[in-house]
Amino acid sequence: MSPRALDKQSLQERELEIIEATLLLLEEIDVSQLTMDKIVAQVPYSKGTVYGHFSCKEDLLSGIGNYAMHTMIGLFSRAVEHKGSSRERYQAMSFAYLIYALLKPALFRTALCSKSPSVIGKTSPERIQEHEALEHRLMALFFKIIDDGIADGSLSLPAHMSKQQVSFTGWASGYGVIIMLNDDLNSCAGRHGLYLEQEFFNTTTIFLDGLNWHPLSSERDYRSVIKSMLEERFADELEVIRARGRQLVL
Amino acid sequence: MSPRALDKQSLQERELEIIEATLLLLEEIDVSQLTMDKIVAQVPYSKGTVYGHFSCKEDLLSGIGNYAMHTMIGLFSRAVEHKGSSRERYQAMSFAYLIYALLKPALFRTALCSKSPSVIGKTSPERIQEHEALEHRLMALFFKIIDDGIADGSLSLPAHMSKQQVSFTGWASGYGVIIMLNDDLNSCAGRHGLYLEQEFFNTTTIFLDGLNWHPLSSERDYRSVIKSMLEERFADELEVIRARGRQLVL
DNA sequence: AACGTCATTGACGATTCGTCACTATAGACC
DNA sequence: GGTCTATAGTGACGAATCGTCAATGACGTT
Repeated sequence: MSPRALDKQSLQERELEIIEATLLLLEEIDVSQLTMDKIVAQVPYSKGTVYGHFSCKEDLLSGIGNYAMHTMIGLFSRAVEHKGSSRERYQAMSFAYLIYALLKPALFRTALCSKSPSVIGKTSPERIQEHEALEHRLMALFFKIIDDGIADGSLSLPAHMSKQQVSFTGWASGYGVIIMLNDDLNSCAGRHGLYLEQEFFNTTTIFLDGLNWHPLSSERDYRSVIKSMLEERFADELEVIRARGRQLVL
Repeated sequence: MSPRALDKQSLQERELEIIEATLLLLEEIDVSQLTMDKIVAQVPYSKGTVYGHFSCKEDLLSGIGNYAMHTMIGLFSRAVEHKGSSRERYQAMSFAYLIYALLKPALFRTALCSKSPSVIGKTSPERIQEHEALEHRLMALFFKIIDDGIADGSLSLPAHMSKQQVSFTGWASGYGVIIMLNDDLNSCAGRHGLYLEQEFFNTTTIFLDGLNWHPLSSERDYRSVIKSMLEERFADELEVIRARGRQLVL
C-alpha cells in the first residue's frame, strides 16, 4: 500500500478504524469471546499490522477505554455550557456520563473492562500514560466548576479536603454506581428494581448535598432541572436513545 | 482415592483448597499471567479435577470473588457490633471493607477482576447466583443499621428513596473509590497524592452528611471515632497490616 | 532499471485451553 | 475373598488462540 508514509495522521486514523471495527464486532459478540483473529477478519489489515498498533488484546481494550474517554470529554464539554448555578452545571456534567453510557452501550461496556486489573496488567505503558492524561483532562472540567462554586459562594471545601479530593470522590461514586448497575443497561428493568439513571441521580444529589453545595436539593427540584437540561443540550442523543427503545426514567 | 464419597463437605473443602492455592500463586504472579496449568501444578489434583470444580479460569476468578465476599461478611459482622450511634455503626461497617482490602491484598485485587464483564460473561450460572445471594446478605447488614437509624430518629429516608436504594448508593460509592485507588494499595503513596483510606473516609462522610444522618460530621469528630473503633475491634488485623509496613493514615 | 527501505503479510511455532478415553479405588454383592 | 460396578481422578491430546518473523512487495532514490 503505502510503504514510505508513516505519517502520524493516517496511523491514528487506522488505529481508530480498528477500534471502530472491534466495537462493531462487540455489538454482536461478548468481550469474553473476542479474539484477535476475529478482529483481523473484520478489518482490511493483517494480523501483523493490527499487532503493530496494539501489542495484545488487552492493549486494544485499553485503546478502546481511551477512545471512550475522548467521547466523554466531548459530551462533558457540551454539558458544562448549561446555563445555571454552579451546582446545576456540575450535575449537568455528571449526567453527560449517563448520556454516553446509553448512547454507546458497546463502548461503555468495553471501557469498563479496560479498567480491570487483568487488562491493565497487559497494557503498554504508553497507553496507560495516555489514559492518565485523559483522566486528568476530564478531572480538570470538574475542577473548573468547583472553582466556580467556591467563587460564587455556594460551596466551601470541607475541612481537610482539596479540590482534587472533592472532584475525585464525586467521580468515583458515580463510577461505582455505573459499574454495579451496568448489567441491566439493555434490559431496562433494573437490578432488583434499581434503575441506573435513578441511582445515578440519587448518588449525585446526596453527594452534592453532603458537600453542602447550595442550593440544596431540599430547596430546589433538581430532577426537573436535569430533565430540561437534557432536552435542551442533548436532544439529538436522547432521540437516538429513545429510538432504540430505552426510556430515561427520571 | 475416594470413589463413592461425593459428600458436599469435602467437595467444598477442596474447592477452598484450590482457591487458596490460587491466591498464594497470585501473590507472586499477576492475574494476567495466571493459567490453569500453573494452578494445577500448585495443587495435588489434576486438570480434570480442577475443571470439575471450575468450568474455566473466569469461573475460578468468580469463585474467588465469592470467597472474598464471605471474608467480608465475617469482618462486617464484627464491625457492626461496635457500640455507638447508628451512624457510627454504619461507618464502622464501611471501614471493615478497608480492613479487608489491606489485610488480603491479593484476594482484594482478584475479587475486583471478578466483577469485570469479561469475567462474568464466562462464569457459570450457579456461581453468579451464589454471588447475588452473598451480595444480598451483605446488603442486609446495611439494611439493619439503616432501620436502626430510622428507628432512633437520626435518619429519615430522602424523598423518592427506599432503604434499598440508600444502601445500594452508599455501597457503590465506596466501591468506586476502592476500585479507582486500588493500584496504589501497596505503593502507599497515593495516586496523585490520594490515599485510599482518606478518600474512603471522605466519601462515607459526605454520603452520610448528604443523607442528613445525625449527628453530622460538623457536630462530631468521626475521624477519631473510627480510629478508636479500629483499634478496639480490629487490633489483630491492624497488627498484621502494620507488620507488613502499611500505615493507616487517618 | 537496479537498489534500499520499510510497511505489510500470513504461515508457523508456542502457549493455553478444555475434553474425554482410560485408570484406580471403595464399597456392594455373592 | 473374589468379582463387579459406579464414580472420582488422571493427563495426553486436539482445538483454539496467541504473537512472531522471514518473506514479500510497494515506493522513492540513484
